[in-house]
Amino acid sequence: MPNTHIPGSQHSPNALSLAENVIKALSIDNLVFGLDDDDLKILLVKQTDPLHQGKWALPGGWIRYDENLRDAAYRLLEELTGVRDLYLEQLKTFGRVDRFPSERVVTIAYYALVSADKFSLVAGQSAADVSWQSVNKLPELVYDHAEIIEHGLKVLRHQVCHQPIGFNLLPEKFTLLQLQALYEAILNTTLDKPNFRRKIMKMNLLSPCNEKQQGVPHRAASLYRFDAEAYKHLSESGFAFEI
Amino acid sequence: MPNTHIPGSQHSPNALSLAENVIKALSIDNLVFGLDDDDLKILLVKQTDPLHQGKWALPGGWIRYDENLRDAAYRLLEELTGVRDLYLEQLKTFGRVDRFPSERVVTIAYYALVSADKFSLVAGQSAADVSWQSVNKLPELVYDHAEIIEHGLKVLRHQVCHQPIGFNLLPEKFTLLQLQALYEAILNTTLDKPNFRRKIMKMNLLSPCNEKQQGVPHRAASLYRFDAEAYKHLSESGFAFEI
DNA sequence: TTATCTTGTTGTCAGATGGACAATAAGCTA
DNA sequence: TAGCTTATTGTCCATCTGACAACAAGATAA
Repeated sequence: MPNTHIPGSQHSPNALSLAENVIKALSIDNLVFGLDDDDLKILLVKQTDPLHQGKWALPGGWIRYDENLRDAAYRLLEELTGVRDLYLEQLKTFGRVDRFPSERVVTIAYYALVSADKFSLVAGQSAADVSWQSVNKLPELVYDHAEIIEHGLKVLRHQVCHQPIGFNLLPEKFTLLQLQALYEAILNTTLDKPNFRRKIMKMNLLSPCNEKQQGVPHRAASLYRFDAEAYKHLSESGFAFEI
Repeated sequence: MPNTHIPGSQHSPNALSLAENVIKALSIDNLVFGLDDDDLKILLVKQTDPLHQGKWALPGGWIRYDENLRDAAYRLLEELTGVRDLYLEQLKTFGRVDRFPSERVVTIAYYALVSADKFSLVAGQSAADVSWQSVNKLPELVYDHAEIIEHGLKVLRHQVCHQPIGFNLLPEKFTLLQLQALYEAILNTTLDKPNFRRKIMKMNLLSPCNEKQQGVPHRAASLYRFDAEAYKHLSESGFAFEI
């Protein structure tokens, strides 16, 4: 099992003074989002120590002294899930004086988006105490992790409307309805199919795969992929993504 | 003179081990924005030590062990400028391994908006080596401060279009043209006066002061103030601010 | 073979919005 | 009182948005 290094879970309260080669008082917590059908989920770790029996936590760990912040978040993700190449962005730094017991620990939260291709890999790869949980039905969480997730959801809901990042949650090739379902799941709303389709297509961000869905019991939809090059060009000439 | 506590400026390279009662390796840097007529400015501190002769830095300092992050940013701002009640938000945490010489220092950047009422107070209150600099003509900066400011500007330009925060840069009572000039200065663009006016007024976020500008050599414009209550109500019912 | 079901895709239309710009109003200065 | 500057209102048209109808394409079942 990879060393998940959750502050306060795998360590006793005075673990800080034992940890070697890390920046003391500074940790990483990762918000890993994935889409399970039409349900937005987040990756959580079950706590095993008696103090937090039954509670869950964000996966995280310590930042090494000679390691960039982003690299640390990335390393911790890979150690936990075995998955690389995720969309990863810094969320916010949380440092309330009493957020962590007995020691002052400031944590830098990152959020990651896992593509549908890798969704089932992520939790399977690692220990049984790591699992996807619906963001609409979160279990009890340790420390300020509920607050961090709440903020993360707020930012995700905003970002997804203003940056083309939602594609990172889909498989490489997807249908327009899958894309629509993604927005409906994240924003917790419903959208008009024809209008959504037009809006997306007008942006010229999708390139057709010239393929159709397979094995569906109805007319198969066309598959598209996100065209990162096109987005780069468009945004350089003042285009603003907007849902 | 207030103790500005710039990491690496007022301290020798091994200052970290001398500093008492702070979280080691963790600092705050503040991006303080203000509007000088139609020019967006940022508050910088001139470096005095021989190593950084002539360079400038963001005002910052150390976080105390028993102090919340936001409180630290606030305290440092007040110590430097004597001004309170600024709009203050966390920007991002910067921690590249080699961003700071000889010691690993991670810094949490905050950005503040200073109202036009207080603009001239801010730099005047403190030492001569603190001054407003146009964001379009920045001097040479120490460490990664140029990168931090660049990111801050990007975030400010985005936020100002999606949240009603621009008002924090104006005096309490302002004209519609002042508001327009603010957006033009920050976004570095020009806007159509009648259309801008309509767009703003339709939002119902401004309440009229029933007063007019004084001492202008032309027809005086009506004064308005931002109605925070109205915004609260509107945003609760799904309203999204958008310029 | 044909009806029927489900989803994909295109069309239509009224109302809202946004950008360009004309027109008028109000106050100061010469 | 004319002329200047800015404030404020009005108009027009292209585009966008949301609601919903209509048609197309497969798959399944009678």
